[in-house]
Amino acid sequence: MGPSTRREAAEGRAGGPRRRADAERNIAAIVAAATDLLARDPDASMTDIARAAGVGRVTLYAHFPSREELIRTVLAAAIGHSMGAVEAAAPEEGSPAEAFARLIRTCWPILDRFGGLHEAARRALPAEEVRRHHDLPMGRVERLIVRGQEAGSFRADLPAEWLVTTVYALLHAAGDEVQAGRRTAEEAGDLLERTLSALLRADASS
Amino acid sequence: MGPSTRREAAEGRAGGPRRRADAERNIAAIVAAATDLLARDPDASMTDIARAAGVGRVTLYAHFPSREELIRTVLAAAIGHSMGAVEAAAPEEGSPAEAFARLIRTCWPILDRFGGLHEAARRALPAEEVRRHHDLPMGRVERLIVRGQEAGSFRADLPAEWLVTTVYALLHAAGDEVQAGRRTAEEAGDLLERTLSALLRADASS
DNA sequence: ATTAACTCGAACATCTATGTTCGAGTTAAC
DNA sequence: GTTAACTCGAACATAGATGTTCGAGTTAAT
Repeated sequence: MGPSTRREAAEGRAGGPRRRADAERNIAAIVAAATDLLARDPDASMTDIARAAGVGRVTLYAHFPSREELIRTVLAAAIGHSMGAVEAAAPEEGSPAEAFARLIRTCWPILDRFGGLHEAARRALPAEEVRRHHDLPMGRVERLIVRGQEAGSFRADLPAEWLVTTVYALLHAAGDEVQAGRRTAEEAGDLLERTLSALLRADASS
Repeated sequence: MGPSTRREAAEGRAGGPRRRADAERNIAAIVAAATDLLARDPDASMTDIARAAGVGRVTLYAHFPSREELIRTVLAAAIGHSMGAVEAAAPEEGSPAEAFARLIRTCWPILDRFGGLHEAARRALPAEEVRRHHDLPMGRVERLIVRGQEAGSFRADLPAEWLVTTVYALLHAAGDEVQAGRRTAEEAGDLLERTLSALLRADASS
């Protein structure tokens, strides 16, 4: 039989026998490649992903029983990564405006990539599950915005929820600019930071 | 043989014989249904489109030799529609801020739907062709923004090009909100107008 | 009323993607 | 060095989408 006759869904594995080192390496390569490809193209095929990971298609299926399961794993990893980056930017420290600028400057490519994966997840996973996961990084940003609104430094004439939506929309727009080769990552980050801070400023109210 | 043995690509038709009234009606229904479905889901299948148009799949293929040709036609129609709506909002009259508010208020759902189709077109048509078509409504908005920048009422510290990108990104975000049922079209339009006018205002500069 | 245009279900060919099986070959672990 | 875990190409099964053909029935135009 193959690897070990239909293993228990990759990442999960209860207490059982250890996994071999090469398997561990391959799984990591697959997740990395899938994250990269799916963020750029939500339609990337399993074949593409296997090739990009430098692994046979059969090996991919040995570790992830289905595309759905792969995407589930990739999404979870990306969320972990995103949340780590957000925490590292210490969104609770300093003035809201400063914290926000810091957050965008350090995290926008990561958050944008997460947005790309979100699209892939939306197509492969049940809506409710995606929503549940999506709320985590979304909620973190929202908290910061609410803090700014309460402190009077962010505009409060628009719902925080909508401001979060606009932040993500512009994040994504900036990511597209970079991907299309129209701007460097630095230029895009700069535009993004200036655009968003103007958007959130309290004196921008109508 | 079928309709008239592989007709000349639907809309095109040189001088030849007239088209029958029912055929004309079906073509219109197909284009309408395709516009609607593809704007919501760029992956909508030909089968879905035929069903939504209340027409047999074979009839669809009798009028449009391929998915690509259908999308080409739909895109052209949507652009015509968009441009008409934009012109009707008279973007050259009045102050840039007023003209812009008027434009968004009257056109945003149309422009957003055009954005959805753009995604479908991107997958089915050669990139260069999509770019060429996309530049039309894009350019119209850009001209208005440049006019505002030159008049000193829109911020000039960000490139007009980028501002156009942000406008479309927020348009799309607002459309998603409506489609997801989180807001009514009126609410979304209102948020959009206030968000965008704040974004463009000259005194919003860093 | 006649005719040509049109519609459309059924069936087919083709392609691509997912997921599985087999079997032989590697490679990590002890 | 033995063994169990792992890899992977080839081949298969299945499913969905595109596009085509046939043939019989409908409907608009004159």
